[in-house]
Amino acid sequence: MHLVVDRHPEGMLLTDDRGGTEVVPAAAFPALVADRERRADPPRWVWSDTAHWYPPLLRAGVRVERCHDLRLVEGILAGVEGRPVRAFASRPRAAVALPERQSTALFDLESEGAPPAEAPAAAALLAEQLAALERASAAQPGALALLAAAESAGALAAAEMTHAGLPWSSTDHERLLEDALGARPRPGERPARLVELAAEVERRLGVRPGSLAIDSPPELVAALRGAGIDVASTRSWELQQQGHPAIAPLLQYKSLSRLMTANGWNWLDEWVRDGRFRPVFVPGGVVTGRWASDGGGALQLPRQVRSAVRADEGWVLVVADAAQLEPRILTALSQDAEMARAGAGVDLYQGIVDSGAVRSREQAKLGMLGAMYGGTTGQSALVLPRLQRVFPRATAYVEEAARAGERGETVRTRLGRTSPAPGEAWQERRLLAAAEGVGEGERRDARTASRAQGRFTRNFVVQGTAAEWALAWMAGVRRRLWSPDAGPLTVQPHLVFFLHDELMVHAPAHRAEEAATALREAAADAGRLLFGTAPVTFPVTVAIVERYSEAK
DNA sequence: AAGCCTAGCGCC
DNA sequence: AGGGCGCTAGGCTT
Repeated sequence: MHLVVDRHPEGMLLTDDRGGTEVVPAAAFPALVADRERRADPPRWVWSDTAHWYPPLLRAGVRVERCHDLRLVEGILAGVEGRPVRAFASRPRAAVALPERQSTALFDLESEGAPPAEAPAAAALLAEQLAALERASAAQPGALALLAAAESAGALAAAEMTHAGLPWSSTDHERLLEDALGARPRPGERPARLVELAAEVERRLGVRPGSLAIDSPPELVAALRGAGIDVASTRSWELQQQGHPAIAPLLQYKSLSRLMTANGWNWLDEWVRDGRFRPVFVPGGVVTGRWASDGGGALQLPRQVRSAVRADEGWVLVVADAAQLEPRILTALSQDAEMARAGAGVDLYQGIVDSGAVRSREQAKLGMLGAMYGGTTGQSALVLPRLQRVFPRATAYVEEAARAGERGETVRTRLGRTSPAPGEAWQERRLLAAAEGVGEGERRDARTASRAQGRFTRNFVVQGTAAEWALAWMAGVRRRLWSPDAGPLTVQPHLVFFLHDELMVHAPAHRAEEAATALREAAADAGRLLFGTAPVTFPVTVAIVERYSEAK
């Protein structure tokens, strides 16, 4: 049963599958949702944008089990059908426009004036989307509908994670900053440790004290070259090649400076309140279907600060990581029986070593990453031929995706998310290069662009399908932890963090095992959901810890 | 002053 | 000549 939610001059307009409508005052909406969620068969709430509608409900203490996010599904369908995203309603000042986020407050209709009733348009769009999901065939019947459901469930989880927040110890964070950098400096000044290191770099470069603009890459390069260090940039990996005594303190300076600017005191002031970091996740924010984040750098949380992620008193963090997710996804996509054998245990890379294809785990990892990213140099390129011999199906699968991209075609993930077609400039360059009398320069440019697109589509099928697996995993964990009558979200075990192939649950200590089981079982379910009975396993490692840094 | 770009580095 | 991101600082343009 779908229940379409939309704005109405007098509050919310609800439309059910039979076209029956009901108008409820905005203030009464949360109670209505709570009531429907407690019934035996709660509806699937249909709305324009989960990120807009759900947070106020959460703040009112109301959770929703299932939804259909029109904006996210529209994005998926537009990709599949190779068309632009449709406007949600063609009226001026439409209450909900796609794909842009609504910034207006849900329960603050008056300040907006009376918005037009949108339910007919929303209900119509739902009907269109359901029909399109039905029509579109992917790897299996219903695959795209599954993706729509998973994407929408992810949006619910994202809102819940922001609502709950990641437990964060400001005290521990401040302590680690002081240990690494010294006392917090006044605005505009550098902490003691950075001052010392910068002075040390100047000494070892033999430049006048206070004359080096160490934070300016161009000036730093000039200074390094002036000291006889032959570098073209100030990238860490390039500096590491050099033997000069100034390099060590410089690298340390860069690392600590990075810590301070990205996750230092200012970050703490801005992002941590009342013991919680509340990242804003953006489901579907990446073309491949991965999530992005908006503010706070949630998906780039450096290892350096993970000890500040700390469970509440009497609670624990249950941290789960899908082991070698992407190569396993490739195994399942390609139905490579030999690689499935290599992945039978918890360590797929070791399994590849045991298959005799390569000599070391490091080679196995580099080789697989190179195969999935399109690496053409170094170690990865060296071991690729051996991987191709032993795992012909897996390696051919990504090769095929790469060739399609080079031809300008689109590719699809397991559930049917479609890669964006290359732009007009790309097509034109390609046609130009094929014409007669074209210079070698143009041909080379076209080849370069063509290969770049191939690397993109090669990676898209794997990264995108891994993102789908992760969504299914997350949805399964959420459903297992779900219990509508056990009180607010944050008194029960609940998801607090997601990082592509990693999930974290904050749980009362006595319910840690329960959460660990949910994480393991949902991973197995996700594999079956995407790939049926294919003999591919998706093991997860689960750690029950007080601090994030203790996992792995 | 504000907006955009790049370099560089963090994460997967 | 290795895929996808976000963020900050510096430095340029408008």
